[in-house]
Amino acid sequence: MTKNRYRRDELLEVAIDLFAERGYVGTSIRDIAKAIDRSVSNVYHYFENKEELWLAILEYSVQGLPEKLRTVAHGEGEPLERFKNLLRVHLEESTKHQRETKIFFIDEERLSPKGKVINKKIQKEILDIYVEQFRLLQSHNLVRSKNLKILAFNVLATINWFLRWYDPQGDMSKEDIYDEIIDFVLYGMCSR
Amino acid sequence: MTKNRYRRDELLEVAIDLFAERGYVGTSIRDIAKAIDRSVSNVYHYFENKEELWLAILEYSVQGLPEKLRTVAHGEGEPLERFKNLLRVHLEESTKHQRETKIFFIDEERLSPKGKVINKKIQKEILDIYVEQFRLLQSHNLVRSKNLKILAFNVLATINWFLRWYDPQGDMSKEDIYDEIIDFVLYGMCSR
DNA sequence: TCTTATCTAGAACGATCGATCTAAAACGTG
DNA sequence: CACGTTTTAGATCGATCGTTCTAGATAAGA
Repeated sequence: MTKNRYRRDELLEVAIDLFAERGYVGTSIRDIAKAIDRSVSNVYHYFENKEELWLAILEYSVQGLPEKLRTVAHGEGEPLERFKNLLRVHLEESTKHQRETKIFFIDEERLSPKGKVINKKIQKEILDIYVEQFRLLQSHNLVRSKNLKILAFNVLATINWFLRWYDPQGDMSKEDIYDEIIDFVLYGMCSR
Repeated sequence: MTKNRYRRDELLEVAIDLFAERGYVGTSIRDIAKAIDRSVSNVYHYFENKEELWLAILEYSVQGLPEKLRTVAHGEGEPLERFKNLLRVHLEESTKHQRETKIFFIDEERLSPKGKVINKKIQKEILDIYVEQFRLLQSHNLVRSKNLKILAFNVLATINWFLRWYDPQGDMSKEDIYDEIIDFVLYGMCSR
């Protein structure tokens, strides 16, 4: 009953690597086992099946994101400063779990109903956090957009798309990129 | 040698549907054949293999996008107005080929080297169009960002992410969404 | 009508998929 | 050491994958 947590997490790490690189459908259980020099049965010993392995990755990494974001969003400080914090933490957390977050978005359509529900739920939670923030900012006359949902989609677009092109080995520092993105989200591309 | 263009394009249409819905790896030749009530051999009669089918879809739809965008970008009018046109045309074209553009981004890592090269090339072309526009706008002091490449990524993020959440059956009109997105790209979320 | 090229279906191939079964090691606890 | 549990490898299952082969149907040109 009591499973070896360490050996299990090793498998998770490898699975994250491969899923992020080749996608859910494009990665076989054999690929995962071979990559860490285990047997197929070993994978099945720690995870019921492929889908449960996927869900374990979600739990392992992305699951806690909404709660973290809510904490920042409901923190102290001026509304706009708090929102900037939200953006920064969101960017930091996404970078920290870049591979998993990539997985999260790549194959969302290829899951079982159960997997889809969980996936959609997390996305909805995050979206709601932003919409709520926008409503608050709007009451302070700090937001212009009429449609807050579209606005939230646009903000999440820049954050999530960033994970597609950001290369940790690249020559730009993370912090500089964060600043650039936050500035873009707040004020767009045009000079004032 | 002379292949029936109409029958071929029917296959392409079905393939686009399925690829967009289930992804490249998640869609089998049998799925495609069955969906249009043909035989597997029939698919292979019109396309050499699965990858060529994929590339045919690219040619069928996305291939021409860079040229279209360049035409608008090099058109007449004030720089900023021209850029707004660029955004609008890009959004319109992407919506017109929503399914194909989705395919284009979803499975880019799961292609053969040849497919990857073509895929990356088109993306690079589009990125360059934007960077060039930003340089021009910057010379008119209309752009603030220091790093034009990041800026281009951010702009493309909003356009491409839009394809993920936009639902043609939804109750928001395309034109309204376009306006909202263009406004966001230019001025961000904050009031002035 | 005869002939050739085009189009089509269906069976089959080897490879690989997710998953299961069997059984032997390794481990923890008395 | 002896015991039951946990962990492991390897063979195997039926299903499905991309692709090929064979051969019959259809269309076109002479």
